[in-house]
Amino acid sequence: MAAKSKSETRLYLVDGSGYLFRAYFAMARSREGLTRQSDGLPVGAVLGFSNMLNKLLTDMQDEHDPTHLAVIFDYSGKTFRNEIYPDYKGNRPDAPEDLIPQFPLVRKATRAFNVPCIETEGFEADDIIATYARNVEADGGEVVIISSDKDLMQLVSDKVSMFDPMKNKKIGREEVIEKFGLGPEHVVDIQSLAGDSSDNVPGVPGVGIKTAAQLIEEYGDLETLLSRAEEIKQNKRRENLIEFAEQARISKKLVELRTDVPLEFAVDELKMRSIDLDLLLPFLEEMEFTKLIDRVKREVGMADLDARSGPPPAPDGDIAYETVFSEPALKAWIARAHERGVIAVDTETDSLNAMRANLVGVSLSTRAGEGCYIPLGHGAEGLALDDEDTGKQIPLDKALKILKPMLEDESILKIGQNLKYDALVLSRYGINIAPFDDTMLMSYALDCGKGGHGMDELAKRHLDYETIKFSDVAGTGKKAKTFDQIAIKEAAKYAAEDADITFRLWEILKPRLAAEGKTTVYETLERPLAPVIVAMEREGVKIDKAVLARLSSDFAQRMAAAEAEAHKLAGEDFNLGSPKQISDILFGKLGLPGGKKTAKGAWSTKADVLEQLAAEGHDLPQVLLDWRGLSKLKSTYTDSLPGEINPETGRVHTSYAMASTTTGRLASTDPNLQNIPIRTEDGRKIRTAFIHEKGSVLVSADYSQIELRLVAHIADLKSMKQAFADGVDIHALTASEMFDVPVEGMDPMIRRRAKAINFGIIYGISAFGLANQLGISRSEAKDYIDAYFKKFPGIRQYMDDTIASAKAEGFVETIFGRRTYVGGINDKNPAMRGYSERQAINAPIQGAAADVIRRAMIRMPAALKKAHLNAKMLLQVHDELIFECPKDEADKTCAVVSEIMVGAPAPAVTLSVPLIVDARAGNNWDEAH
DNA sequence: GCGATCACG
DNA sequence: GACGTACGTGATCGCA
Repeated sequence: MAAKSKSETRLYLVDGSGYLFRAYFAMARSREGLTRQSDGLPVGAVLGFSNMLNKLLTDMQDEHDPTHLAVIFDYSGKTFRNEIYPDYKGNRPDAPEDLIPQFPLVRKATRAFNVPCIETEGFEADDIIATYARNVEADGGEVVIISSDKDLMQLVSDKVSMFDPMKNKKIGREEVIEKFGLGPEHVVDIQSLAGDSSDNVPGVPGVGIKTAAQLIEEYGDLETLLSRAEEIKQNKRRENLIEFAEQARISKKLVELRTDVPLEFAVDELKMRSIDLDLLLPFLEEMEFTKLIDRVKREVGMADLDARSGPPPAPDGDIAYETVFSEPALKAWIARAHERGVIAVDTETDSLNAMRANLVGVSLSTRAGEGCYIPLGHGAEGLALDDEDTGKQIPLDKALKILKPMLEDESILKIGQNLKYDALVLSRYGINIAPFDDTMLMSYALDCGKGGHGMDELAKRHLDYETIKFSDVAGTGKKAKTFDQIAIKEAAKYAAEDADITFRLWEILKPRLAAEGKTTVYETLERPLAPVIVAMEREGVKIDKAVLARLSSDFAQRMAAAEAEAHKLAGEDFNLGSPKQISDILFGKLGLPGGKKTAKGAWSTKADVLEQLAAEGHDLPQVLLDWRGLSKLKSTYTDSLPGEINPETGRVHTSYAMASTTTGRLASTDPNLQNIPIRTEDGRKIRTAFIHEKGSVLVSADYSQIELRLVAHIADLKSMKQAFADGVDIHALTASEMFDVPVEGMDPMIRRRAKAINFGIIYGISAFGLANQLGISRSEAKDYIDAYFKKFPGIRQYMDDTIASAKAEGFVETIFGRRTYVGGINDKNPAMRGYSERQAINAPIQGAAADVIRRAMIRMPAALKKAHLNAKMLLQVHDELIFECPKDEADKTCAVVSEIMVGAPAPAVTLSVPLIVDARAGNNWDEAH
């Protein structure tokens, strides 16, 4: 490869307006001062902009080597695009009031940083950027556009690339293809078809980016496509392409960037100039950016002296992290935390169970590429760890005494990955970590549905880095070590890397929250819930071992009887727990007709198959069903729950996963307390084992029909909303509407069918599914669904709209703004697509219900405290909250809890249906529910 | 380690 | 009209 000539131009163009807006929204939501100290002038965005510009300039010293640089701004006023299409950007809200005075200030800031500042009347920044880019490209130079705006992606070529300053990520041809499905040369055509709601580019109705890419790939370009639109197979799409052809052509004029803008500066005039403190410092002082002044002085001063300035080394598993063995060394890290105001924290323990875990070490990082590990409990418990470092560890209590003030310091932001775990462990050592950010929760708010949110996965996704795996240092299987048994040298590499990676992820994810409009979701549904769950998990729930023991032996006896009976009926002994052996007996030896097959092709023996056989008069299937029911209850609940009792607290502490579902629900593990039986009589007995301390009671409060109520609201189902407002039986009302029968004296079977349909709606109904559920024919099920759509036309509309937007955008959102990406919705496999479509329909409903109860949970501790109640929130089961409270506070607790739950959507959302909560106290969970 | 099954909302 | 599903989870078991 030939060496590049140094004389070649490398022009860096910063999208100043884009930068400014991102700075504003990033600052507006942070806790930092938004106004100038002396007179209250709003300068938050200017500070953010200046910080980013400074960061960009200093980063460039190593990561980039521009020869030329300029910041480009939009001209404030009408542009030529408004003459083509008066509504262009017409739906843009006015700029926030406190941003307006900052427009001139950022231009001043740019000049203060000694960077050319360019804008041209009648054109947008993008057109100026395009003109410079094409000019430089034509002369054989290179261009890097500092922006993540997709409207600029059409410019990407082998000489022109983009760089996303928030994500620190290059955008080249590959990334453009990722975004648009095709290369940069097709971007204009794709955007012309798909339109853009934020710029109010009309495009063609019903065509999103995915469809547009598909069409352009097939037909080559927009004009060819439009001229051959008759060939399109899909009726609606063909009609739209024909009817809206002119609209697509107009869209193209709006989308296509001009490359003939008269240039105020020649490229040569954009040559890099170094920072001029005489220019910069007066401006920063005028703005009263004291911290930035210090940083700039430090950076400029250190640049020549300190070879380590500039960006940190890329993570390569080879960074020399510090292992902290002395109190002065630890105090130096605390000082660094105070200086920087932000620190990534990770704890290492000897167990994944936060309620049983002992602290083994703590790792810290205050900037990318740096990190330390403070070993505290290696080789404890008299383990003969052959490691000279073991004796050098700082004693645990001394280290915690030094760490505690920093971890609790209001002015130092602690960053964690799944910080709930660390917070719970630390809380058991008397440390309440705050304030904090959690990269896992940020990822969940931003990228739900795109994959997991564990650190290894995030490091791969955002940093393209393979972390050291826990199993690499600890081993797997029976020989797996706990962290305290790992040599400190090995442990330190793993642990310090975790803190470093966490810090890097935070730098990427935090700005994305504001840029992608997910700050509210993160700040109102995710972050504040973590401490609430920590308290719940730590509280735990009391279990009556004796009740479970009695149930276990009762179940065991009845299982033995069933087993004997089954062997007798089968004429041979076999393992009732083996689906394979059951299948051999039933469908082989006894010659019964097999119903369904499993995914792998074997005959299914699941409950509904056995029930069918039992209904046909066969005895063995019923015995197997009885045995299975008992076996499930015994092995999953009555046998194992006693082993989950924590020896220190005498209670059971579940763990709630905050970022594992695609809908916003929590998930409960170790043990799962969200699937305690209730539907059968035997099963419900298990709930009597969930009890309270003496002098207390359990209170259970659950939302009635919350998902259906949310459907009625979201899809604007008038008659259903009325029914909820009137407090009538919703399933009977549905049946009455659908089948045109009076509610009075209704056949229970009719009501049952309506109920099944109401549930089906929530799941993204299909004729097949409904037929299966009700045991009716598919065509009959289809008639029901059609009748439903006719009576509740809003539901059809909701489903169509939701699927259409999911196909176009790739995601769906709840009424609270929680987003879930739905993959496979444009898949060519109809089964896959159908599945994704049902997901798209269900997620905003299930997710909104999850959002509502999260809001209630977040407000609950303060509400109880304000009412002088001592109730403790113990459990959450999706639409139900369980509390333990003093007996004489039961009534008041029920009232307060209900009030908070009912009012949870407000003020963010005003529901057009009432929410109903049933709250009751009892001596055990069964009684309270 | 994975599929089948079944507990919950 | 294809394809094979009701949505979202976690724990346990048998079996490779």
